[in-house]
Amino acid sequence: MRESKRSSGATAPPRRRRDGPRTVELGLLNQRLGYFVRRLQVWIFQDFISRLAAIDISPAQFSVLAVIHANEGLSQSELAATLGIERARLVRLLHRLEQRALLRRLPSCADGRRHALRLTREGERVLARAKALSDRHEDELVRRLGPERYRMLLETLREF
Amino acid sequence: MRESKRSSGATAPPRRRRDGPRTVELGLLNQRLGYFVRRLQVWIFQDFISRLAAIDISPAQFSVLAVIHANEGLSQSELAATLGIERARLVRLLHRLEQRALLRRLPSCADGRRHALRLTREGERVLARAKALSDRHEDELVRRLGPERYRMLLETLREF
DNA sequence: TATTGTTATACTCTATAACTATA
DNA sequence: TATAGTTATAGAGTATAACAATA
Repeated sequence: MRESKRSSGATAPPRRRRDGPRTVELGLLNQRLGYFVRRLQVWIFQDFISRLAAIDISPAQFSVLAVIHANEGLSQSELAATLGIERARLVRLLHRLEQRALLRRLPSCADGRRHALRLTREGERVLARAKALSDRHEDELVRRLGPERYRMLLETLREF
Repeated sequence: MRESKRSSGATAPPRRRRDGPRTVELGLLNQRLGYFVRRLQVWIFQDFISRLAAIDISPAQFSVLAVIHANEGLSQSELAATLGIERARLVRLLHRLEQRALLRRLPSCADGRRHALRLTREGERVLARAKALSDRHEDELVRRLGPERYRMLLETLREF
């Protein structure tokens, strides 16, 4: 790693040493993929949230609607496991979407413990609108990254 | 987008329709880079946290130590701006690290309002240990992604 | 016994606003 | 007046544990 020289701590910082450097160095972080993944993720969330603010749909809510749409009748446990959300957290998340009449928790015919999740008509409409808005978010990512790098990123991360 | 057919909602799901599908589809999320960026970020944090649990250093604390190490004497505002952390949150973060004697908030000679941040000897030692442990985390990422894709990801995200 | 949905708790993170002391 | 550090607050996310109903 080419960071080894600086990480010894003895070599001189890049700018003026007096008090507070104006150009702040990332140091070790330059060799940490996680740092840059987090920065990208923060940017993506901010852009996504602002674009979907008009319909008041968060990234988590979007993912919930999308997965229910693609798997009508699935249970809360299955949904939670798919999205990596705690069952306990999902309860409140679904409760709010149900209050907004975007989905319903129907009794499962086969298993009395389960709920079968379904989007309402309004839920489908909101999801369609959310898709349109988030398509523009995706377009912005393509524009910033370039189409080839965007594709490459999407495929690489999808496999991970 | 090859998701357009399914997103119409009319075509049949991939598995049994009866009650709860075992194979849960991601639907729209397959075309959302942010979804996969978040999943990678969650995996990275979990791996990082478990590897550095022995020295009780979180990702945020690691980034703070690394940037102070690389920019001795910088102020809290500069640090906050660099890492995208709120000044208000940084206060508590630094307080704990100072309690653990990993860093000190020295009075800035030039500006009475500022603190000049410095790692202590112990702080440098802990950072060195954190670097060693997180190097293994990074190795694991290289192993999972393959060296070429790791390099490509790091360079792409660094530029973003 | 084990699982599903639920409630409750605690801790972290994020986003604000407001205060103080310095400039 | 503006900025640096601080305090306080509220909302969301994460991680648990425990409980009732059901399997």
